[in-house]
Amino acid sequence: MEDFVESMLNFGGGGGDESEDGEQLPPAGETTGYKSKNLDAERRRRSRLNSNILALRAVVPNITKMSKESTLSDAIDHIKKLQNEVLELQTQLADSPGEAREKQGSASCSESFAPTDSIHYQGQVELIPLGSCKYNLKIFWTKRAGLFTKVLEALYSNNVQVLSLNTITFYGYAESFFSIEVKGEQDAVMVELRNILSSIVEVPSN
Amino acid sequence: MEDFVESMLNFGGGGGDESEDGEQLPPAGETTGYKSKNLDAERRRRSRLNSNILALRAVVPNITKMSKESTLSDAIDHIKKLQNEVLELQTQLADSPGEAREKQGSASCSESFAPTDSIHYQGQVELIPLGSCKYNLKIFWTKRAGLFTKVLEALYSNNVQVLSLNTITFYGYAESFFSIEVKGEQDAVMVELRNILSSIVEVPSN
DNA sequence: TAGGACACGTGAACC
DNA sequence: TGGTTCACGTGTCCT
Repeated sequence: MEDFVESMLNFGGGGGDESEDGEQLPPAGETTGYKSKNLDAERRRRSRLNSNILALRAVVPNITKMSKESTLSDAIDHIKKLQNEVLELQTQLADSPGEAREKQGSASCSESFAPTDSIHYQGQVELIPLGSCKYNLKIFWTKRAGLFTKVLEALYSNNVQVLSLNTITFYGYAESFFSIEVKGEQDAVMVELRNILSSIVEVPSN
Repeated sequence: MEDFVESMLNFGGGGGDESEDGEQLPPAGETTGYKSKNLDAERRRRSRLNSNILALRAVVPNITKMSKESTLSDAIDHIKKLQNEVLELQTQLADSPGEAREKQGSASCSESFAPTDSIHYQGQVELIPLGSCKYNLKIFWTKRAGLFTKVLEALYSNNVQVLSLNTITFYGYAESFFSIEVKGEQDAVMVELRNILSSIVEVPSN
């Protein structure tokens, strides 16, 4: 839209750009000051930098605003999203219950501190951190009326977003695989959540 | 090495910064030129932009040079690499129909909508009364973030008990089979519920 | 009228 | 010694 101006940065002369518009600098006076050492170099630098921002804007799918700042922000978000996606796909691809932790392709876990907790496995509830705010939650239970509702209510009351859910039921048993996302701080919440889910799912006192 | 300067981005004086040096602008002359309308705004803009570049540099793993231009270039390359990687992993995950599908059982699908804008199926809702207070509810949708949560919230707000639930997800689609139970009068509630679910599940405007 | 976004030219610092 | 990168203040265009 507006960047038609940017392409006109060699204003005035056609191809040969500068160096013809009176290069003689007045030595003594400072009134008509034509001075610069690196004027043209700086122009080219700016041009290159803008080209890069333009290219960055081209490679990021969802651009919110046509401004440099938001372009950079969107690019950052997009990179984070892609990194998480790669991580998720990798764990998904190599998810044999024996060993799945040592997979490390190329995505650097730049700032995903802490998610390398441990695999919590306590009976029927398994909670596997995937990095960022995502977890895989696996629950095995014996089917009882209203139990699934309780599980979901526990998730909601802890601000858990259910991204996807697969459940298989057979006879009186059910196993559910949640892919969940938790906003906000997670460490304490997830431990609490795991305990709640365990207490719900465990066979009561009958 | 050189970025010691960049850490000084809290510009100027301590809290109150400038604005005390004669704000009145000389209308005609230009001799004693301390003038600027948006000096501070421009400072903040530059600061924000630099912060974004810094953040971008933090999120990209392999930085070749500590310069704005190369930071942007590296970010672009990294995004392209990540996108290819995601694409490769996705096809890799989908291309193994014999092996990885079977042993996996039911791992969740990453809800990465958008990478391959395929045909969007219209979501559909099917509600089959089973007698007494029980129904079979079948929902087919194209996966979107937070959508499953909305479906469940709609069920709860209508006093629907979820007896069992089976879901299969494939690529960007999901189909869920609910076995539900509704206390109280059902005629009006179920029609209403079906409409709500349809509006949730249907592909929005685009 | 105020305000945001941008390109510009320039001095300075670093190889 | 140029070459290169950067921050700065300003004028201008566009809301």
